[in-house]
This record gives sequence, structure tokens and C-alpha cells, in this order.
Amino acid sequence: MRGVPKPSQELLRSISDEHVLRALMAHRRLTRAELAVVTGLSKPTVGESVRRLEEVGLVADTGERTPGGRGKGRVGSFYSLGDVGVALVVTIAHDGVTASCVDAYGDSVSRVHSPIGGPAEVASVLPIAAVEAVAGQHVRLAVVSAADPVDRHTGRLVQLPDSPFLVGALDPVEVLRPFLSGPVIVDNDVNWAAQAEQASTGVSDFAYLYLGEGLGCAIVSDGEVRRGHSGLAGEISHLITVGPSGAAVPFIEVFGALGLRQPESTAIDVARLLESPDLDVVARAIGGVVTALVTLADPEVVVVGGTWGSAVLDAITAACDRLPRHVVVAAASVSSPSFAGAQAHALEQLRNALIEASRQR
Amino acid sequence: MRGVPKPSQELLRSISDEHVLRALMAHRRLTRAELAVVTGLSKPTVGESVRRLEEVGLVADTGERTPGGRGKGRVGSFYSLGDVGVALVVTIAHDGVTASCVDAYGDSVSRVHSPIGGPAEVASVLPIAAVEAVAGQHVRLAVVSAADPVDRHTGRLVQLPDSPFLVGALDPVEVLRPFLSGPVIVDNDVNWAAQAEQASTGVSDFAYLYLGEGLGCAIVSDGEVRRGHSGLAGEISHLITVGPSGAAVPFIEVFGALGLRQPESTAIDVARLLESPDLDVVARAIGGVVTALVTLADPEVVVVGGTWGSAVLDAITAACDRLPRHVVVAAASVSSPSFAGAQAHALEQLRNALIEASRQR
DNA sequence: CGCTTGTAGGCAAGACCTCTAACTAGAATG
DNA sequence: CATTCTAGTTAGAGGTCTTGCCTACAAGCG
Repeated sequence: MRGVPKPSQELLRSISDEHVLRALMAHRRLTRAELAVVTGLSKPTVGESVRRLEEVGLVADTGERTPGGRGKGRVGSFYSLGDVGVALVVTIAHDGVTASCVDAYGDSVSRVHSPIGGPAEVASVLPIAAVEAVAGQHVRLAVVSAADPVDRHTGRLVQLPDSPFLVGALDPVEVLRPFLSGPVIVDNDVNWAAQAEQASTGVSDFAYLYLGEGLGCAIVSDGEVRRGHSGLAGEISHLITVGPSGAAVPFIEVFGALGLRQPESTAIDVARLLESPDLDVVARAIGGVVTALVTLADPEVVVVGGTWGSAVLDAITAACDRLPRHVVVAAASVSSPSFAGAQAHALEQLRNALIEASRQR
Repeated sequence: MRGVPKPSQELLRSISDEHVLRALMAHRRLTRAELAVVTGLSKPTVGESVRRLEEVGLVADTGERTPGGRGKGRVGSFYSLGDVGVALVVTIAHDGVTASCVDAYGDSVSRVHSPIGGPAEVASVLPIAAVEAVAGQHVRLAVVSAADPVDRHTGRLVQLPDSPFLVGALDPVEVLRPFLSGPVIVDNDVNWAAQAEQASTGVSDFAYLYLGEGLGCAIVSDGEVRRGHSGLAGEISHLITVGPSGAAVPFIEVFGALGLRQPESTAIDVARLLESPDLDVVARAIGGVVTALVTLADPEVVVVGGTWGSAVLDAITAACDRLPRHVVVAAASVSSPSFAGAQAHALEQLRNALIEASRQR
């Protein structure tokens, strides 16, 4: 039984405030009369709510006045959110760090990209990029996308046996905590990409198969990314599939057996892979992975993304057509999906934090 | 953004009523004074709510009075839920149909079991068992557990290629609709079993591996059973795993290759399996299935149930200890898990339906 | 210039809901 | 029979929402 709130006048008031705040988030600036129409509340109720929210600084009179094309009538005052803080969005990939701030309207108010030469530089570059993106603004929370598995409970990046470790050991929570007043939310880039795809397509049950230097997968069930107990759901390197000779081997070893891994590393050599004569073998192995996805997660569609995912889409589709349970395979449709997904989540959390703040005082 | 209700006095009232109803569901009978303590509401508020609910028949004066050991003081009246209807719980397995009614307190008020000889008899036995269990009561909804895959949208039982079809083609929604005034909720028995296990252990991320005449699996993520797009998540017969000779083969074919399937059927011959010298091969194949579970769903624990699941638990544990990603394997702890899970869901839905009814009038 | 029209915002009254505090009802106790 | 204790009711205050009406104010028109 989920906790039902106690009935009280205060509850009603906070619901009114939430309606007003969400309307301003969606429409940027509105007069009280417009707020009444948009929220469905009465004018006096809106008036009271605006007065309260203005008092605690969540809403501010913009100074703008209505007449200016709207014709006749008394001038109205436009209200918008006050100086209310932003959310920090960070993506960490093996080739660089991006930091960006998003405000409660969903606008990027800054964006900094810092290329890096290798994993070792992340720890030093990250705070610098963050400072620059933040630029003195009040940051309420941060959302981080990293190209490695993330421990769900600690937010730390973890290395799994025999898996490429692109970003390297890092504790983003610790690094970013000084810059903000709220939580740091860390997750794998593939999970964020899937979340962006979910928002874009509206499909509630699908799998996102990421094929790049690393191999990953995200599973969306009932409209949400499912991370599993430790946050390692979708780390498919060790999934058993069909190897070159038909033997049962871990997925990642298919690439080893075909000589498609980078020297001195566990990462995949994408350039060589794309010219390889063994693409059909790779596709058959991917077919085994898709079989696992279909049997265990039953997605409506398997979305394929990553640096070489779309290049081999036809081969994958052909391999999947031979499977006993049919499934639709499609290419990913969102660009910069990890960033988009992380930013969307940051926006949602920022908005929730503001609603929460309106309840406190 | 989930729909936030509009603020109104009526909303407060309905929340008060919900508190009173839930308190009575949990405690069976309470005086108004006790209701005030349990709900945290004031005495007058409780008094009003009881009056309203009594008027629409959801609450009734039991006639019982307090004094009887409680000492001095004015006698109080005990209130309880009125004649409020029940939920029908049905399990359909290859060897019989069980029908049972549960009331809003969670008590089974009737239970009927009808053995059957084969799948063909289900259609005729089901309505008879339902009539007997219902016995004229007002049934608000039904929850059905079936030992075959269930289409999530239609509630119909479906046959997957090369999978045993224990119960056979059936549309429980159509069969049961005449007996009740609300929805019929159908799902696979393994999913219900996992739900019972979830309620019993409180673990939010785990997998339930069912090993019986049929093979099945349920995945619980973030505290809920995840069914996938069509409801076929966990139908693992075709999952690729390690076969007898080390080749990559579908899980179900391991049993075929070892001669452990029943003649003229796709079901597993459990008696022969338990005496088989190839249990290590079976365990290794199950290890491949567990690997898929771990990589895709990242469960905290893999719970093993079914008619032969616990018998081979040690072999499974040994096979899983050799996997690169470690996972805890445990035996299922709930008895009659499918029934328990279905009944728990029926109870929850029945209670919600009553709260809903209190809002209508 | 003054009147009409139309919009923004505020005020007043009324309907409800919940709460506290005080009061009534009624049974056991000594 | 007075006391004590508990159940339930009544009265009044505080708070929120809504409807309906009023004031403020700018544009347009004769």
C-alpha cells in the first residue's frame, strides 16, 4: 500500500501550487488570468498561489506587461519562475567530457566540451568542465552519463571481468558534490540513450542494443529503464551465444576469436570489424543475444545503436528473421542519445525538486 | 508527468474515506474512536466519513458493542466493511482447476478444486468450478493463473513454437466474464509465483526460475513483475545455452538431446530427468540460462522453483559458481506460490476497487 | 473628447472540510 | 449514588475553493 497523504487544507494548497508551477514550466510566462485558464483553477485561487510562490522566490514578476499586440483591455503582469537554479548534465566518454546546465524550462543555458586523451585524464578534466558550465549558478542536482557500468547504489564506475573499461575508475558523486546542493545521479550511457529513445518513440517495452567499442544493452519495461539490483542489467559481454564454429561462447569472445579486438585492450576494433569477412558470424552471434532479449524481456522492438550498430543493421535483421520468435529490429532514431536522455532526466528531476521546494516552506 | 488531481474539498473527503476504509480492511472491526487513532484523523472527521460510507453500504454497524472486558466507559459500536463483494481467484494447471473467493480482509471464503484429465476438459470444468466457488456472491473481479504463456493484451493463452502447451487454448476472460461485474486479469503461473515470492521476501530485483514439465521464468525489477510487450517475458525455452557437446542450442533442445522429454509431447519427463546420469549437463545448460538472467536483468538472487527445481538446486549452485559473474541461487520459499500470488493480487485489486467505489457516489 | 468594449485582477459571499475543545451519553466501580 | 472513564456529538474557528460581481485600464470609434 503506497502512502496516502493525510487529508488537510495544506495538501490542497500544495496541489494548487504544483499546478501553477508546472504551468509556468511548460509555458515560460503567463499572466494570472492565463494561469487560471491553463491550470483550470479559479482566479482567486491562482492569485493566492502566485502570491505565496512569489514570497518564497519560486515565481517572479517579469516586469513585462501584456499590451503589445493583444489589443484592448487592462494590462496584465507576466509571471515566470524566479531565479530557481539549474541542473548539471555531464557525459563522460572515452574521448571527452561534456558538461551542460539545463534550466527548469528545458533550455540548455551552457555547454562545455573537453576532449581527453585517455581515461586517466577524466578525474582532472571533469571538475574544470563542471566549473565552467556552472559559472556560478545555483545547481540543484547533477545527472551523469558514463560509458562504463555504474553501481546503482554508490554511483561509482565499476569494471566487469574481461569487459572494456573505457572511462576507468571514477566516483562522479564525490567529484561533483562540491558544485551543487542536491543529489548526483549517475548511470550508464546506454541506459540514458534508451531513455531518450523511449521519450522520442513512446514505446514502453523495448531493448536498446549498443554496439561500439564496448557492448551494452538497456531494457525498457513498462515505460522505464530497468537497471537490476546493482545497476548492471544489460552488461551483455558474457551472455552465452553462438560462436564462430557453432559452439556456445560468451558474446565478447566471438570478437576475440575473430581477431576483432584492439591490441592490449578488451575493446572492439571497429574499423577492422566493418571490413571483416566474418560479419555473418558476428550477426549470428548478435542473433543469439537478441534471442535472449526476446525470451527474457519480450520487447516490442530491438533498437540498435552505437558506432557500428546501424552499419550492420541489415545483417542483424537477416539473422533475426531466422529466429523462432520474430521481433522487429530498428535503428536508433535520437542523435546524441546519451546526452538527450540524461538531460531529459535532469529536467524532470529539477522540476520535481522545485515542486518539493514549494511544499517545504 | 503523471496526472496530478485538481485540488478540491471533494478530494480531501475522498482521502478521508480511503483512510477509514483501509483501516477497516486491515483491522476488520473498529469503533469510531479506534478508527480515529488508527487513521490519525480527528473523531468528528471519522464520524462524518463513517456516516457517508454507511450510507452507500461500504461500511456497516456490526451490532457488536465494546464492553466485554474493556472496563468502564460508554459502549462503542464496532463497524466493519458492509456486504461489499469478493474477488475470484482461479488457477488453471494441466492437472486441475482451482477456484476460490477472497474477501476484502484477505480471507478465502470458498475453495473448489476440480481435477481434470487433460487440456480439453478445462473449458467445461472452469465455469462449473467458478459457479460453485462464487455461490451467489457479488464478484467484483477475477484473477486467473494459467500454466501457459498469456497474451498480455487479450488475456488469452498462447502456444509458442516447440513449447509444451499444458493448459491449451483458452480465453479465460470470455469464460469468466458472466460471473462478475469487473475485469478479468490473466497471467502466467510463474509470474504469480514470483509475485508471491516478492511479497514474502521483499527483494525488489530477482528472477524466478521455474523448472517443471514446462520451463519458465519470471523477472521482478524494481519490485514488480515485468511482463514485456506481449506478456511473454520469461518464456525461456528458446534461449540459447550450452548443449551436451558444448554447442550453442536452445534450452529446450538440451532435454530433447538427452531424451528427457515425454513421448508425443514437448513436456519434460520429470521422473526420468531426476534419475538421469546427465544432470551435470542439465545444470550446465541452466548455468547458461542463469548467465543470461544475470547479464540482462541483474537479479540480486535467482530463485529456483518448480517440480524438479529444488531437487537439482545443488547442481545448479555448483554450475553457477563457475560463472564469471557471481549470483546467489536459492530455493523458492512460498508454497502454492501461483495461487498465493494470484490471490494477493486479487486482494489488492479488490481493495482498490472498493476505494474507487467510495469515490464514485 | 467622451463613450463603448474587452481584458486583468481583486473582493465578497458561500459552500465545504478538518481540527480543537467542550459537552453529552452511558456503563462499570466502589 | 457519586465517581470515573470511554464513545460519540456539537460548536466554533481556521482554511481553501468556487462563483459572481466589481474596479482598473487601454484601445477604438463617433
